[in-house]
Amino acid sequence: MEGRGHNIPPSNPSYIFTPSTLALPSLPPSLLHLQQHQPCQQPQQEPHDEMVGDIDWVSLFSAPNINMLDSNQQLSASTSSVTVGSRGDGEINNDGIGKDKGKSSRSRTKKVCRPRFAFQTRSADDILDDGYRWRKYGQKSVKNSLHPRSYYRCTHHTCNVKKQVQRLSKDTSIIVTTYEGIHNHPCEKLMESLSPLLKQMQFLSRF
DNA sequence: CGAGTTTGACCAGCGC
DNA sequence: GCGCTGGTCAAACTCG
Repeated sequence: MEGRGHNIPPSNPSYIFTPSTLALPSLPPSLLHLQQHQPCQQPQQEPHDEMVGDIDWVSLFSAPNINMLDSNQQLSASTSSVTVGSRGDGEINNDGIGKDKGKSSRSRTKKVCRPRFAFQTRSADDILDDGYRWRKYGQKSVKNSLHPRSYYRCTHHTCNVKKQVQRLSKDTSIIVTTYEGIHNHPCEKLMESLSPLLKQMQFLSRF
């Protein structure tokens, strides 16, 4: 059972954010794959096994120019330096992601093609610390997998980003995290860490 | 008390 | 049409 508030395990690596790029300097050591999912367009492919280079994490999970670009443009703009695949997320079957399923009486979004990113991380913790706050809204055991899949939503009130977290049954040390959508707000953890610096800069700028 | 998690139920898509 | 499956809901529960 995870505690209240941040569902981010304390043992996750702490990331260093650079104010100039709002990007993480490098991959977490445990990151194995980074893949982009475009289920509406792409046929199924095998996952890439190569390591990816430096990743602009914040740009990946947020919109760098949210007012100027649509989601696809943000996607292409934000994934230029990463391995781009499609649907190759190990054992997770993503056929259902983004579908308009559920009770018809409830307000659910129409089926839209939202950018998706799948990460395979080697970690004892199920949650990848990406700096955002997530609320778990479901957990389900999936076919051909020993481990249940967990469903998370971004807790920001205007943000509709979701993610799925599942541990591979082949290799239980590998966590597959699938992000759906792009954050329309700054990274909370980033802002938390930057706010003292900004305050100091504002203070110094008076002189 | 508020925010987050758990969990069973519900619903729709898909394959047969 | 039916059953399986995955995604979501929401009440109950937990925790600080």
